[in-house]
Amino acid sequence: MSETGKFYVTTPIYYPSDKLHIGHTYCTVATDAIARYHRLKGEQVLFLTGTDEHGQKIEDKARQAGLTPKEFVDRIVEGPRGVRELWKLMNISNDRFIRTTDDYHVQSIQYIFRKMHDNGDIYKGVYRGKYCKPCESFWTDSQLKDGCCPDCGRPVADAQEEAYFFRLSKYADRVRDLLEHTDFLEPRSRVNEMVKNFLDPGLEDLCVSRTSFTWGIPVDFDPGHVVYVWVDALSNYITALGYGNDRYHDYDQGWWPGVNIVGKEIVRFHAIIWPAMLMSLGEPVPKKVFGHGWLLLDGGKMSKSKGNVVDPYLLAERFGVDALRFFLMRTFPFGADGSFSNELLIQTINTDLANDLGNLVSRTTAMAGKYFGGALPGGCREWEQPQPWDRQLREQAAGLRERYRQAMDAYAPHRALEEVFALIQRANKYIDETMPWALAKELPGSAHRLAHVLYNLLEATRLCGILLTPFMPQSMDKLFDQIGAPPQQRTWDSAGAWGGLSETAVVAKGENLFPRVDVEQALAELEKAEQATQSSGEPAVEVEPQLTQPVDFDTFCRSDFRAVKVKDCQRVKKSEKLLCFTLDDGTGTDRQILSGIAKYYQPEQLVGKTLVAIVNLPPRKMMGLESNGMLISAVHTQGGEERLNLIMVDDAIPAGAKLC
RNA sequence: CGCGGGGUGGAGCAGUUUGGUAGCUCGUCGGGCUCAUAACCCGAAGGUCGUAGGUUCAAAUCCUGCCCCCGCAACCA
Repeated sequence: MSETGKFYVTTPIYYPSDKLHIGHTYCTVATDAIARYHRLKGEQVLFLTGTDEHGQKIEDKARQAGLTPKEFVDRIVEGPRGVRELWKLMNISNDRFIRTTDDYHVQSIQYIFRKMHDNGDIYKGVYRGKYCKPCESFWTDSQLKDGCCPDCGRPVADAQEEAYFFRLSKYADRVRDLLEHTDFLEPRSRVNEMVKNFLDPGLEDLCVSRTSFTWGIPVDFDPGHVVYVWVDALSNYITALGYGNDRYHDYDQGWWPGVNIVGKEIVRFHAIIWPAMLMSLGEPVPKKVFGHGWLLLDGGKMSKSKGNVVDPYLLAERFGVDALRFFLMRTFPFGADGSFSNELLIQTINTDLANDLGNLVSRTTAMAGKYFGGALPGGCREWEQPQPWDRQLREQAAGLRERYRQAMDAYAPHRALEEVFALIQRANKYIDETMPWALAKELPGSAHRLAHVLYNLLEATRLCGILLTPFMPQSMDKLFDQIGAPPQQRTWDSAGAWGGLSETAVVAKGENLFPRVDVEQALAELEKAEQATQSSGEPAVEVEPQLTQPVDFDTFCRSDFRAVKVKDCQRVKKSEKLLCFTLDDGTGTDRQILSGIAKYYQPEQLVGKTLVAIVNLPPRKMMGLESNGMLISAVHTQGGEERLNLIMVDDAIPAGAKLC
């Protein structure tokens, strides 16, 4: 328990540019289980989640959808099957939900930005990049499309503009110390990655303002500048407590520092920028940043563009919220990646929940009903001649809470659950050892022994039920009702010792807690449902919207397109995207062009083809090789997947022929 | 020589920090039981712990080389 008895825990705030998937659900369910665990222990808990709603991508997506950015995010956050509805469905017990578009958050960010500016950690500098004059936009090299402005397609020029920078470099040593010499960041394996990738090469100051788009929080003392989204987003953990605003008043009440649970892809922001910001503000760094792993699909990352996103609504509705929550926490080691599959989900439900736990409750309550009408006779808690199995069951049960606590405190919920299920299995075995049905044949003489056996089973079940509450709150309530444990016998304290269940408990066998799933049938249903969502979700073929900005004829004529013949084509070593072409362009000298299409073509199949290239682009080096021009291809999206086709023309066209 | 993670019976994983009987779930085979959701309990088969060396009385575990997979970064004129 924390020293103040207060425990503050957060999920990341999610980016509502698309609907959330099972990966987000995993993180939020894990944080919820942690929060519920601390509540169970009697701590005061504040659990925060929310959405990170600013940034260029949202602005772009909203424009595509013909909505304002706010309308766009409102729909994904508050709308049907949106973020808030998903957390409600998943029974997430967050105390607060922050949206970075909330007024108080905006107010706080402006305060934070100003404070870091006033103390000298944010300064005005020069940001160098590519500038598109007509669009008045700055772009980084990586944002450019074919070397031109991604918005209007016109050429860009080297340029610079004023921007604000955060003195990240100033805090490099303190951050390194924090990472290397404390358990601030866990699991430990993430520390190496941060230090070697970011600290060792040296931290540069961070550009923390943008003028290239407007969907963000304005810098109030310098209109036109918008606060960098990560400064905006990271701060949510304290603005939601009232830091820099009057909406809440928890920041100074001992709630900060808290624990930030995050996915491994954003560990770098939370482990480097975030503590540096807090140091600059003179505030304590988080108690801990925990970077959990990913759920992988087919051995790879889940992503919208691969079309392999798993819909949590679908699974929760088909199998039950608690079953899904349990599966996520039981199956995957929290700090590492895990492979998600429907088969695994069903198998876990059947094995752990139906066969082991559900069946234990079922057979125990059934026997209590059958032999004693649901009410065990008094004195059943004790038995004067305990058998070895009586003792083993009680010993294992008595030590369970401590083993569970250690695992939970180490952010290893999967290990905590493993401990609980070890006892459930022990209890099932205990039934075989004691053979209550045999005792029942010798009633009434065996009544005391039989009642004792059943009491032990009920008590073991109760202890497991308490420790499973953070993971499956609704189902455990039903379980307690069946075994006759009133609220005061569902507490953390009462799970610390054997014998908490009263002897007069009234047992009532109820519905099956966790029905078995028919594997074949369920898999078939899921496949059908997933196909349905996918086909209804997006049109089969999508193409980029056409540019409306006209291009003048002279500019167009200066682009020199030629027919070229492929003399040779090789994969570029160590690059997964690049192919290196040796081309006949009719000049008699070979032309080398690199193209990022290795995903779409095998080099061999292109040799001898006649393609189209623009030949008067300035040379450009990629992966150490020079590229002189660009091959023209047609691109579109099909079923959420990018497709690309090189423009191949009639082989009768001679090399070097000009296209006009 | 960009950075990191990983390769353990048919599948999925633990064990590697602190060397000494290789453990778990599923699957397969055999047995037991009948209280229970055809569930539960016991037993068996099945592993050169990626590979080649090294240290050691002893290596999945420590050291070195190599191979393969995954992620990040880079890279899509």
